[in-house]
Amino acid sequence: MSVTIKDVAILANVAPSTVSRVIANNPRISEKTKVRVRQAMADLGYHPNIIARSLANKSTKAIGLVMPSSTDKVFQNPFFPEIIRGISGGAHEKKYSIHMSTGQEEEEIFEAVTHMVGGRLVDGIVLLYSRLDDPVQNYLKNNKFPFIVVGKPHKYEQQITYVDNDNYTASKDATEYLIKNGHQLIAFVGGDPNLVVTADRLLGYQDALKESNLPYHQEYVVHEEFLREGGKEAVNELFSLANPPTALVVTDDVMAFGVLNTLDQMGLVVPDDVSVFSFNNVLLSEISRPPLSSVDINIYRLGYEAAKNLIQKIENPDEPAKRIIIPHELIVRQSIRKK
Amino acid sequence: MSVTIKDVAILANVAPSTVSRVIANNPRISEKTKVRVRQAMADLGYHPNIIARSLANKSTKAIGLVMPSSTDKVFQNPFFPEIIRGISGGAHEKKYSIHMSTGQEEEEIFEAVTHMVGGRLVDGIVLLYSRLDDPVQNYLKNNKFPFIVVGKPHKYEQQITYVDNDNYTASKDATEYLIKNGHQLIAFVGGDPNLVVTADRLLGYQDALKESNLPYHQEYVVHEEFLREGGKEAVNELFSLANPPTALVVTDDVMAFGVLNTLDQMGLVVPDDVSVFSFNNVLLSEISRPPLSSVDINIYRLGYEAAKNLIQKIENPDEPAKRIIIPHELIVRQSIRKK
DNA sequence: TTGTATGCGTTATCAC
DNA sequence: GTGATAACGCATACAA
Repeated sequence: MSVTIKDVAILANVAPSTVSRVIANNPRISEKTKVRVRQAMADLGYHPNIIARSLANKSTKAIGLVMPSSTDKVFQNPFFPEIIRGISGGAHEKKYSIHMSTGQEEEEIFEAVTHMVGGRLVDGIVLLYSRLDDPVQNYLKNNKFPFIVVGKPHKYEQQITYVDNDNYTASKDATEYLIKNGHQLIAFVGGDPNLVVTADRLLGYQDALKESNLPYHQEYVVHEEFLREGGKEAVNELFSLANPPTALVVTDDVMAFGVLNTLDQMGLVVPDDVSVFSFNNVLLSEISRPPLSSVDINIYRLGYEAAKNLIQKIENPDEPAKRIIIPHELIVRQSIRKK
Repeated sequence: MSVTIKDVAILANVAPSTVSRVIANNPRISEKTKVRVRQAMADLGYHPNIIARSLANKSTKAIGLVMPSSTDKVFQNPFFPEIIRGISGGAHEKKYSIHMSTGQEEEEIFEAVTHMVGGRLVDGIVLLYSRLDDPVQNYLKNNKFPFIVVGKPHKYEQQITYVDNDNYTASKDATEYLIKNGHQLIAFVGGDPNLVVTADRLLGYQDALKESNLPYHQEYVVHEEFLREGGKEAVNELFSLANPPTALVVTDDVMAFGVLNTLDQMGLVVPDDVSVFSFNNVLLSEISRPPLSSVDINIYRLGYEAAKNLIQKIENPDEPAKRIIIPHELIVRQSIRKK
């Protein structure tokens, strides 16, 4: 059924090894035979068997994608499709293919990773999340298997290659923008406080206030889940304060979208009554009512660089750990009342 | 470095073939040696090399995912993450892994497919789109390679296995719901008219009108792109008619969201002035303002069944082509003014 | 019940 | 320049 290198060899009247060399475009093969062999390949509709090649090469030219557990929830966030798109782009350029991990529960994911790594299905791994004491991360580190994490690692920051934004500065920039536009009562609506992103962005917010000599109030900081209902409770809390904020820094567009809805229900008008600055700049922020000001963290490039640098590490194993910071940009839309 | 079946064999004092049989849990091996071999595997931290196994087996236990071209745009639609989630779930249950195609342009995609198929990287393929005269589909058909398409194939419907909704009935149901609630002037906002989904839904809409003896007006049917700006022009067209519609059937939530925004800008209130029924029931429809009535097409299950049935076909090659119809459900929310 | 030998389709190391 | 030949790690038909 399927045509192999041997069939080609017979038809072209050469040895299998010669065919292999032609495929690799080995310079030691004469043009004549190259032409002849290529013709034979075309005639037979030959395609190299990647599996066999991988076995001989001990390299699969594939990278593994590991999603956070509870992908069900997380996939609702447009962040993931977009970063996968970036990874796909980076991988494609280097002619690597992509293997996705399946599995929802934490244990299943770990299993999927050992399957990919131990089974030598992939040459490296992209971790799409960064958790405290992550067994997957430990496993990869212990096995010295090439991997890169998207986001800042909690531990061993110096020893792990990762791509991230400067979330501290990004948040500081956004907060300062609000301050410059006359806001003094600025609240912070963060996601899971155990996430490094949240912590980084909170710090940026705090420092922005500090540097502008604005007071920092504990009650102005609330944490909610990333998704849909997320904003609701946060907003309720904040606007039942004696001195409700006039502006909000929200760490995720989807959450900000929820905030927008809740404010609307409360009869508060954005941006007249309250201004909102959020993060990620996904499609949603553009088409929301009103369009959201959002920090563009360049998700695509985050993924693209992740793939690129992982592959670099795969092909150059003793390269030291790197840190890649993707620039951000403030995208100002109608959700902010300007001075 | 990496421990193989031979190392285990030596440690356990058996032949490599015995180890192989233990892995496969071959009943002809005595419990004693099984235990001993398993112990050796554990001691050495053995993990089977999937690549080698695939080569010997001529089966990779992996399925390939092929996205439509211009994934950049398409990935903005929450439909894709969700269906991938379903596929992932179905594959996981059968212990299959997932290989993603990279590449954006049509030609790159075709190349990626021949790479996966010819390179024997996967045992079967899920096509996440259905196009007219698709070279990929022809290639797979000609090579008799197992594949399944999500959506209805344009040609050879009888010979190709696919999962789809009953889009005709779904659209008819939605339209009838509007009619039952007193709407007589109902417009249809469709996506790309070359897509079979669009055609099916248009037909359902038309027949619903017909069966209720409502007139069908050509001007009430507009087609727009699936994304963001999508709704705008459509709505402008419709509401500059002499007799503007009081209800809209929109074939995609994201587009409906755009419609909502445009209506808002025009000062039209949903549902008081105009009612909207859309499709897909993605998160967006739930959190929009007002929440959208949407036909839940059960995207997850679409993906789940795609994976399940593809794998069934892989493991049972001469099974005839099947058609799997996923049930839909009308989810009524505030976007409809009821009688 | 277990071991031996061979093949899966390549690549790579020798030779010539 | 090109051709044998031995890996790569596993599965399996055939022996024993």
